Amino acid sequence: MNRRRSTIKDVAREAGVSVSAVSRAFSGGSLSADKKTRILQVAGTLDYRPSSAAQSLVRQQTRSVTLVTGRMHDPFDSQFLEALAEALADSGRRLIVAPASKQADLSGGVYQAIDDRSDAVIIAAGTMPLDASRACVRIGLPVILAGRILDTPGVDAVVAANCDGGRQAAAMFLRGGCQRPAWFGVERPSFSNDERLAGFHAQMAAAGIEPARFEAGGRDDEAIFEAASRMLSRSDRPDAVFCATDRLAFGVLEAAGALRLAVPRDLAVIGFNNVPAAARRSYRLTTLDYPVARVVAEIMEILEARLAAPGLAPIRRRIPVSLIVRETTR
Amino acid sequence: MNRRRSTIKDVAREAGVSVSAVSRAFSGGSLSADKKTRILQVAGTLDYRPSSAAQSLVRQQTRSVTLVTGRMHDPFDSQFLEALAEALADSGRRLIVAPASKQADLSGGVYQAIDDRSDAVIIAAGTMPLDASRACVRIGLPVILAGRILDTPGVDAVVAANCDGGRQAAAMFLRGGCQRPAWFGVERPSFSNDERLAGFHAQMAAAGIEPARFEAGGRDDEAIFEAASRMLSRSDRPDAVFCATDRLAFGVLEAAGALRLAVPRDLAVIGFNNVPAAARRSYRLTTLDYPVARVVAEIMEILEARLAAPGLAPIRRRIPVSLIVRETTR
DNA sequence: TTGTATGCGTTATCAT
DNA sequence: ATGATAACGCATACAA
Repeated sequence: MNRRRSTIKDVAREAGVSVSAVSRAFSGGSLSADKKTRILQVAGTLDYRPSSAAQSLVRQQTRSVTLVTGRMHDPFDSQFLEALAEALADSGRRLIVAPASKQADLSGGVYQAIDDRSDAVIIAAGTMPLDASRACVRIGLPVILAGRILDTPGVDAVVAANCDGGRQAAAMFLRGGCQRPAWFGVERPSFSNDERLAGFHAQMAAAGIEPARFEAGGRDDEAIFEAASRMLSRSDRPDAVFCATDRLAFGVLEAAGALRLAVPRDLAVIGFNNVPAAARRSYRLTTLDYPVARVVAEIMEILEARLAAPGLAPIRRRIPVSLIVRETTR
Repeated sequence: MNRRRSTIKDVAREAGVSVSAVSRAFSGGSLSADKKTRILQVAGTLDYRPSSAAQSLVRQQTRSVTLVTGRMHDPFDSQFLEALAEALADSGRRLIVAPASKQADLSGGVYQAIDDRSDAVIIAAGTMPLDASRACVRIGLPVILAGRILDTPGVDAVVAANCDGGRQAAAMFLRGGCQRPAWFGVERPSFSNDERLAGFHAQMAAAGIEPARFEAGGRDDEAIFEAASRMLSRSDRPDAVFCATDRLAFGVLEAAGALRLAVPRDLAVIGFNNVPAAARRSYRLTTLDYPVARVVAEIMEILEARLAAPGLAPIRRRIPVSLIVRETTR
């Protein structure tokens, strides 16, 4: 139980070599084989490992990436987090996660990324405060917006093809011969929410139909269920509803069940994201697949590209979504 | 778009003061008010913020904690991750997450924590390799096992009261007058799996009943469903099954639905963890609540305690679980 | 191949 | 209150 961790000097002294030799033994400079093995051996007994903080300081790069995100408990976000963590690990980088519960925390996370001299900061929550984003571009810290947002100038972003998804949903409903399509969105409109609605609306309009619009009263499951129940209890209740997210769709499905509506006969439902639960037998939800792996892959590409050429113009990537037809549509 | 980030020296020069003054302006030493505001002002225009790597180096502590975990997409784990991230942020620490997909990656994450000089490493996945854990205790890096594991010597741990949970489940079944209780566990027995079974078995044995035992064939939902279906298709099918996790319970519920078994009349089901989905109308699962907030709170306590007194004997904390009765039990 | 010396950005100690 | 300077742990340019 040594209080002090051993340093490169300790190893050098113990092994009877210079510190540079030890450094080379770990970082791979030219070094005779026997000396290298001896150093490594000594290092092992001393439990020595190079300090990444010291390395970062001298190398002028940390090989770390900061993810600022709220709602990690959301199935989609947690899948994203996991995939990102693994991709980063594969590229020899570590992931720092900064939670963003409140709006203020978002810029808090960004400033933490700045303090940590992260290679990049990935934002997967809320709306980026302008001053924080400007600070990033000034100091040359790459900012990558992920998944649901695209409202900040000068930064990279990868988002779903939301409009197209909306159009696909509308087309599916139309093929199924629906009469009274509806949109079921989130309470406080967000970027992706609006895009999905826009696509849905446009495609319906092209068919001469004006879909009704509803929204969840709150963000918890109970509020969603209540709102869905009200929607389905109307005399002119919809016979097909496109939901902004799978989570909303689950609420609609459950409300339909409570009201003894037959799905998909009386009511067709389409979600968005294709979270794992959508495939479960309890739901078997037809939904737009937003491939997490693809999102992460694009992010990694952007990361490398920007690190290689910092001066690049903002990169914007749309991820195609595809309709997964299960059992909630005709 | 400066290539080089400004340092404390830049600010000092620009503000016409010494570097110590700038340091004090940020870290709070004695400094005249007007000088402080001027420094802060200059720092603002230069986008200067202290480098945490440099601070870590001189302060000999990073104020960071590493979490090594696999399966963050698991509802319970992602809730845990989120709560932990927030608690850590509240205590002014940052969270580094090291993914552990394979067994080897677990020690990889631990060594990363060592390299990063993290204040502590929290393990929420798999089984800790002995050499890695020994390395940690030798260098005095606090290791905290979280949630499901408790098989490594010399480290702290917080785990659920698994046995007690098993007993509570058995008692509930007994009160409901079940005749053929069964256990439905995971394929590869784990620490918590075994404890839950043990408690369940013991309580049943006390009532003179020997519960049947089944297990999921694989880890994906489909395999779970298949195994559950087989279990429920037997001539001597159970009329009450206690599942090692909520996820298994969902599979059982869905298999029961497919087989037209009435829950809870024909079949009672109890899960473990009380993940958010358990409360949904599609399941309304009776389950053992394992309070994430409590787990995180205990971890934070352990963290502070060990940082304050490194020599402490290993701390082991059991988190009580409580039965949440919903609609899958009689 | 090997070692010496310098610097990375910051805090803390010691003067003043 | 303020400033000069020595660490912190490491990599690397340079010398040998």
